Formats: sequence, C-alpha cells, structure tokens
Amino acid sequence: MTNRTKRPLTLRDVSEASGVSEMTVSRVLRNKGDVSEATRQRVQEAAKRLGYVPNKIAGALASQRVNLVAVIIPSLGNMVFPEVLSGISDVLANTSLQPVVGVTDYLPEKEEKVLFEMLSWRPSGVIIAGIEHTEASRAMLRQAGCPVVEIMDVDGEPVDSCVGISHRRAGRKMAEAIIDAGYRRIGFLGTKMPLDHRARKRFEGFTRTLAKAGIEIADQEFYSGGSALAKGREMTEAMLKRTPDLDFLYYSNDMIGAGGLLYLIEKGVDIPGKIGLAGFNGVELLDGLPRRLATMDACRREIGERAAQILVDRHQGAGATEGQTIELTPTLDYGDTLRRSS
Amino acid sequence: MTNRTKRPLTLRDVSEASGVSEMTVSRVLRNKGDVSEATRQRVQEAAKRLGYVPNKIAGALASQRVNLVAVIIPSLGNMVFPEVLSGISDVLANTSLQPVVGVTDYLPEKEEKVLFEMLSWRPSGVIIAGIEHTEASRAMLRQAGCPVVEIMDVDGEPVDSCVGISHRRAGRKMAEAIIDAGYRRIGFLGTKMPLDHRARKRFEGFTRTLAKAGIEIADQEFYSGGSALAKGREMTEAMLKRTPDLDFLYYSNDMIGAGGLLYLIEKGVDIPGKIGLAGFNGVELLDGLPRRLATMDACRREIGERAAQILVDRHQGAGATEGQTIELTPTLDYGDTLRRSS
DNA sequence: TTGAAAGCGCTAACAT
DNA sequence: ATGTTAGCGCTTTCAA
Repeated sequence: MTNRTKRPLTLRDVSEASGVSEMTVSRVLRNKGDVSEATRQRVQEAAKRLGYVPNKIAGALASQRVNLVAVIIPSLGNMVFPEVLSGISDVLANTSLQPVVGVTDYLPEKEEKVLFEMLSWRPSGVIIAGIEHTEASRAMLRQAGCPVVEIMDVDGEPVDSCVGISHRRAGRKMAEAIIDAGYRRIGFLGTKMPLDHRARKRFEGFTRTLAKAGIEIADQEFYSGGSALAKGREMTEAMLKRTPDLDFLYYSNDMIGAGGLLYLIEKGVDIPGKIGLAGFNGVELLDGLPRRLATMDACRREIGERAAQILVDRHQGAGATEGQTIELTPTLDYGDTLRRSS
Repeated sequence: MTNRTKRPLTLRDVSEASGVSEMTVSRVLRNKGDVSEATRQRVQEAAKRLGYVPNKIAGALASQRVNLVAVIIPSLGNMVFPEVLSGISDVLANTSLQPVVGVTDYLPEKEEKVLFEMLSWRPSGVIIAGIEHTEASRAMLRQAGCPVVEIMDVDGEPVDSCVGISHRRAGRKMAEAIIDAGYRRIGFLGTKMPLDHRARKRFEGFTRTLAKAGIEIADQEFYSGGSALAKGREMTEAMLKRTPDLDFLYYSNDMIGAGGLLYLIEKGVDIPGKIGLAGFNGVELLDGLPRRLATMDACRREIGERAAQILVDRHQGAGATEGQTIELTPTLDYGDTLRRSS
C-alpha cells in the first residue's frame, strides 16, 4: 500500500505497478496528450495506491518550465505586505502559477541574496517591492529572462513593468488637505528607516508642499524598533510636551498614528478641533478604534492583483504589456481626525 | 558584458569564457573540492562578468539534494504566523537551508494541495502548523522521505516530530486563574472557525475546567470576518447588553480582546473590578493600549526556532531527535485586566 | 493511442 | 588540481 523504502517513488514505479510505459504515465499525470480512458484509470489508481508525488525538479529541468513566481518583499510583520500577497495569491490561484515569497528585511544586500537565490530556480516571473535596488540586483532583474514587476512605488525608473502609487504625490495630497483644513503648526512622526524609500518619498512630498505654502515642519521625530502602537503614544506625548502649540500630527504609518490617537483621546484633547491627526495605509485594524484616524489607502490589494495579472498575461504570450507602468491613485480618508476645510 | 540572448546562461558558457572545464567551474561556484587560487579567480571573474546565475533545478536533480524547507501555515494575516516564521528564518539563516512558505487558509483541502505541491519539490524538511490533517495529508507526510515537524499544538498524535503548546492546558490554566480571582459569571467570545483546532481546544480546556468548579459559561458568541478589533467591540457591547451581570470575558484572541477592552474603557467600566478580561497570544500590539490586556503567551517565536533547529540537526545526520515531541509552557500574563486572586 | 530515444544542466564518482 | 563519464527523473520529439 505504501512506500516502505525511503527512496521517493518515481514515474518508473508507477509505470511498473500499472504496466504502462513511463511516457504514458507521465501523460496521464499531466492530463496531456491522448490517453485511453482505460489506461488513464489504471495509471491513476496505481499512482494513488503507491502515494506517488511527481518530482517537479526533474519535470522542470526537462520541460524548461517552472510554474513559480518569485515575490520579494521587505517584511511580513507590518500588515501591508500580507495584503499585497493575498492580492497576488487570489489572481494566481486560477492559473498554474504559484507564488514563492522571499523577505529582505529592508536590507539591499539581503535583497540581492534573496533575488539571486530565487532566480536560480528560474521562476516564470518576479514581483519585487520597491523601485530602488542595488546595481547588481538591477542587472539580475534585467537578465532574469522572465517578466519582472516592481511594485508599491512608481517614483523612479523601473527595470520592466511597474505597479504602484506615487508616494511623493501621496505626501503632497495629505499636505494639501491639512493646509486646506487650516492647520499650520505641523509635526511629523515616523520611522527611522533610511532604507524605507517609500516613507522617505512621502515625507519629501509632504514637506515640499508645506514649504510652497510657506509652512515649515514645526517638530519631527523618528523611532525604530518596539511596538508601533506604544511608540506612537510615547512619541506623541514627548512631542506635545516639547512643542505644545502643534495643531496637527502627521504619522508615517497608521499604527503609530493609532497610538497617538489613543493617547490624545485619553487626555481628552479635542480632535480634530484643537489638533488634527493623520496616518498612512488604511489598515483594517483602525476600524475598531474609538475614532477613525484620517489615512490614505495605499491600494495594497489592488497592487498585488494588477502585478500578478501582468505576469499571467505575459506568461500566456501577451508581450504587449512589457515595460508598462500602472500608477494607482490612493484615496484620502478624512476619518474623524482631519477637518474637511477651514 | 551582459547576456544579450534570452537563453539563460549555463555552466558551459562560464566554462568557455574562462577556459576551464565545466566540472571545475562547478567546484569553484560551490566552494567544493580543491581548486587553485588562480583558476578560482578566473572562473569567478568570468561568472560575474557574464552575470551567471546557477540553475538550482539541474543542481538539485543531479545532487538529489534540495536546500528547501517547506513551511505550511494557515494564514499570514494574524500576526502569529509571521512571528513563527521569523523564528524559523533566524535559525535557518546560519545554515544552507531556506524556508519556503505555503498558506492553507485553514482549509484542509487546500492544505492537501499545498503540501502535495511543496513535496513535489522534494524539500529537505517540512514544518507544518497543526496536528490535525486529512488522512491523505498524513500519508504524504509519512512518506515525504524527509523530517517533518508539526508545530503550535501538541494535543494529538504527531506524524514525526512536534513542537508546540497544549492548547487544552492553556485553556485550563486561564480558567483556573479566573476562578481563583473570584470571577463567576463568565462569557466567551471567539472566532467561528470550526477548523481552528487550537482555538477549539482552548475553549474545551476552558469550559471543562470551569465545569469541574461547577461553573458554566454564562454566555458565548462567535464571529467570522471583518476587523477583529471592531468585532471585539461590537460583540462585547452586544453580549453585555444581553447578559449584563457577566463579571469576566474570555476572548479567543488578543485582537478581539483589545476591541472589547477599548469599548469598556470608553464606557468607564471598572476593570478588573467590575469585570475582568483576558485574551490569548501575547501580541506585541497590546503594548500600546491604555491598559494591558491579560493574555497567555503562545511561545510563537520559540516554536519556530525549535522546529527549525530540529530540521537542522536532522539534516546533519543527528537522527536522535526523530519523532520527539517538545511541549513548551505558555506563561500567563495578568496585565491590568485580571485580578491576582480573590 | 502508445512507446523509444535523447536530452534538460548540473554533480557524484571516478580517473588522471 | 583538474578532467571525464554517467546519470538524476522527467518531458520533448519522433516513430510506430
């Protein structure tokens, strides 16, 4: 009934057990080519009885085809990438393609390593977060011999296809909404991550737009490590102690924003009257908070879906989409913490 | 300088470019066997210049060795598995083994599919969440021909090795603490997930222990979908409206517990005096809440580390650990929402 | 509809 | 220290 030896079963074992040639067994197992119903039955019965699991390594080598899509992201821990992944999975679920995830921890050298490792499995496509890579990584992507989609960010020069939002524009949009609402003494709280280019670009777009309106960031603080919620609370307290006349706090992500929000609610501060708040990302978590934090949706799910769709299309020969860039538009959610206008 | 053809480069290309035999090129690229410094230089230069990326498919087939560890988990969305993964990654980072993640969405059929798919790549080891699997899955695991570690849960019959906690015991422990603290009118709020066996076991251990003390669950409610935080808030409100005399709420996870906590703080309810609360998991998120929810640490990180370590040991021939079960002990954190004793 | 032969790109094992 | 040979387990291609 079962395989007593430790040697994994091969096609040959199924062939012998069913009295059908290896080639025909292969055809049955892949549903390819014409096989008589009788033979098909016998083969399937034998394969099942033995508990045969095909060897994709051999199959891939022989067919020069690998149904894997390399997905390379910075982290699994912050909610944003799992959502992108789920968009990717959903689209690929209806195809023969399978996502394989690699994590870089926001480290360019690790990205290089992971990329090299994944490319050495000759995937059918690559989805990689961000548009900034080392020269070596870019070279690998160019020569991968398969479609490449850079995601999340469109501010830069993609190697091939690209799906994302403009984080500079997102920062700008938020700045405009804040100015329009009449806030003038603005503080910024973010992560101390020189390698998070998207957060950096939002910050740049934000400050630049304020500057054009003659406003300078009144105070700013960056953190690293620890629980984002707790950090948001602490940083907010510290900043308001230092600069009590602030009337708006812009957080680089929703989690620290939520921490700040909880703190201010506790203190009984009038939001958004005395002080306004906004984060970034539109994480579902926020739904349960006492008040809804203003935020901007980064289109994470859709980014995953569109990226996967590009790979699926190109996998099926539609080379038309080669090198295209899709820019999505994040929507601003005023929530309960950002006035509509002054 | 770069590969203009779309055909991926092979060892042979590097061999020709460097004037060294394929075999020696292979040795250089794998740091295996004796190669003179001079040859090594030439080969490495050529490989780098061409942008050669080795073909692991061919390598794996020839060597009958795959440096992949299949990691199969139900979900990426709820924080607990990313932490397990990071434990696994950290341990494997110092080895030649690489984790590859598959997600089952808590669906046994999908688990079967994912498992089959991953085993067809002939991984060097399998780490799979849970101890309940379909008969077909168990058969595959038995015959995988590589070490298998089932994680998270030890209440049952593992196929091979096992690392986790006893969720029944965890439920019992929480019940005991609650009883000791003098609470008597207890409500339970959880996920409507018949397939989340660990939540089910905690619930069983919990109710059974209460029953022994002559206490019955006074009210209970299960949800599915939506934001956990928001659901926790809504369910708490609904339950207290329905059964106002409850003096304790036990949540099947920290996120809904946090939702309930925020709601009750808002209402100005005396916690843990008038009503006590507890969740499960010890998620870092909780650190930023106004008060610390009582919870129980599920040893997620350590589970990942120990499981990976078992695979590493067995990969290096130490068959001694075969079939062992490691039961970790979750620690109870009283936080600010569970009295110490009556 | 089925089978036989020839690789896929690499590495183990054995020369030299 | 380097090269040669023979596969790994499949699939492609061509023949029957």
